[in-house]
Amino acid sequence: MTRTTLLPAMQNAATSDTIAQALSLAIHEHRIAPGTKLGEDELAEIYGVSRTVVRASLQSLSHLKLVDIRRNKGAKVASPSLTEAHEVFEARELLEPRTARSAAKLATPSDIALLERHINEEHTALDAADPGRALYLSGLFHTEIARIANQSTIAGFIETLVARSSLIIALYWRRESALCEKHAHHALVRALADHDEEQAEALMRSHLVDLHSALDLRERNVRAPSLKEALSQ
Amino acid sequence: MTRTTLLPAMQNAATSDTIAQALSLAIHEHRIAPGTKLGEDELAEIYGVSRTVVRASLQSLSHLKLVDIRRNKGAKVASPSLTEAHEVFEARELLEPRTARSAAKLATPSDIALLERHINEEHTALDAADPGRALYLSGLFHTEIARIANQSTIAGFIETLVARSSLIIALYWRRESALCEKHAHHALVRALADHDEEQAEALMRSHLVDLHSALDLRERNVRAPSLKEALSQ
DNA sequence: GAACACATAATTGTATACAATACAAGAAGA
DNA sequence: TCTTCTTGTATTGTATACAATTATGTGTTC
Repeated sequence: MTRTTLLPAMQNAATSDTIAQALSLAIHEHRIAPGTKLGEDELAEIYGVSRTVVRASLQSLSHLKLVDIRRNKGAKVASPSLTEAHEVFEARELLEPRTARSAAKLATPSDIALLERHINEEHTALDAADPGRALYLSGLFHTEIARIANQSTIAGFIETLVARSSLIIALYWRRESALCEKHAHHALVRALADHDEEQAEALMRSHLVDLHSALDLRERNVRAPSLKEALSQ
Repeated sequence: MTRTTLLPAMQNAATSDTIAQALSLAIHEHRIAPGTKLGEDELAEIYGVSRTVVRASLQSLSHLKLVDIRRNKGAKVASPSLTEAHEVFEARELLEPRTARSAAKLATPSDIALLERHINEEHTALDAADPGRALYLSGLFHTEIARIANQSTIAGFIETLVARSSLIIALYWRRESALCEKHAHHALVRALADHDEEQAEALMRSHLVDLHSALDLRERNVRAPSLKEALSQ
């Protein structure tokens, strides 16, 4: 149950995939903020590999829209615009309710147990004052449901949407407590366990609408990181 | 209206993006079959660049699931399984009808004109006995509708699904004539022009169901390329 | 002090060299 | 003849070197 404290903590072989995963996790957990520059040399030294490998990782993350690469300018952690933020949540509202319905049809007892374990871990993270990790686990809950639905193509889409949601939350989150999710996730698990497809779909839809409306997506209320950074792009 | 005859026909600078685009087009148009090996040296020579650039292109295409990269084994044009084929069309049936509805709300006269031009080009390609190009244009029709709907996130998903559909069609297509599409696309354009959202959504849905059922997705009816190739993987 | 030009440093883009792995063919043995 | 091992070749994985571009800092001018 121990977890990596700093970015890497790679003990031995760092491949392109493991680096991408480590960075993705760090972004998920808000240990790296949107807009942060990701220099190739810097990362290469951290992970003890050459720029070649780092570049592959960054390109991979840029395809997931977690990282923004611009020619001759390097890579930054993406900072989604208001438009993108709306789009991501609208896409989730289109995909996830239907997926939750399928998951309700297919969920096995062991699936349910896994989901409950996720909720518990999320709880522990919140108690440990680790909101970043809680957020990551909360996202994992959604991707796990997509996996249960046994539609790996759609699950892949949802995975990227959840990842991008993490960036959006970092930029536009309004409410102070993330606890509002707890009940929603619990209720969803119950619906899945009962194979109540209708209920699962409805709960997922309202949960997402709730999340969407918990964002401060009014024009220009974006928290500007710094003047210099705002103008550099 | 001239088009590139062979794979590359790059006149000058070949960047990672242009190579990926050229390969993508070639796959779309069925000039490269699923399962074809894409050697790095080979492509590097064709496009007059180093393997570095080629690798970036291939990785990019592998994220779109057009190319299958396996560690130390290299890249091949993907050949989607039956399961994947079903998933792709199910995802399209989930995403595209709703998107067509949005497009019906937003379509401008110039959008309609563009779509009609696409249909005409598709027609010309069919007359010119170029079914590959017709298929590509047919896909472009769908991605164009997604673009009109002004939801670039979902449009991106649809784009990848359309691309993968091209591979699926190459493997599992049953009907002889692709002409069945002509009427469906025409009717859709009319619905979009009339801003008839209900009709657009319904037409898109039935069009996709039609496409899906036009595939021979019965177990094990896959056309095996060759024994050697079948065993090599 | 502000704006510009230029030189220098830092960073990314691309090519190449070398290492590691997989594939194929042939030799040795039963 | 078949199996298994060995060896050679081809291909991919990674590191490094160099080229191209961007960023930075300094001095100059107004």
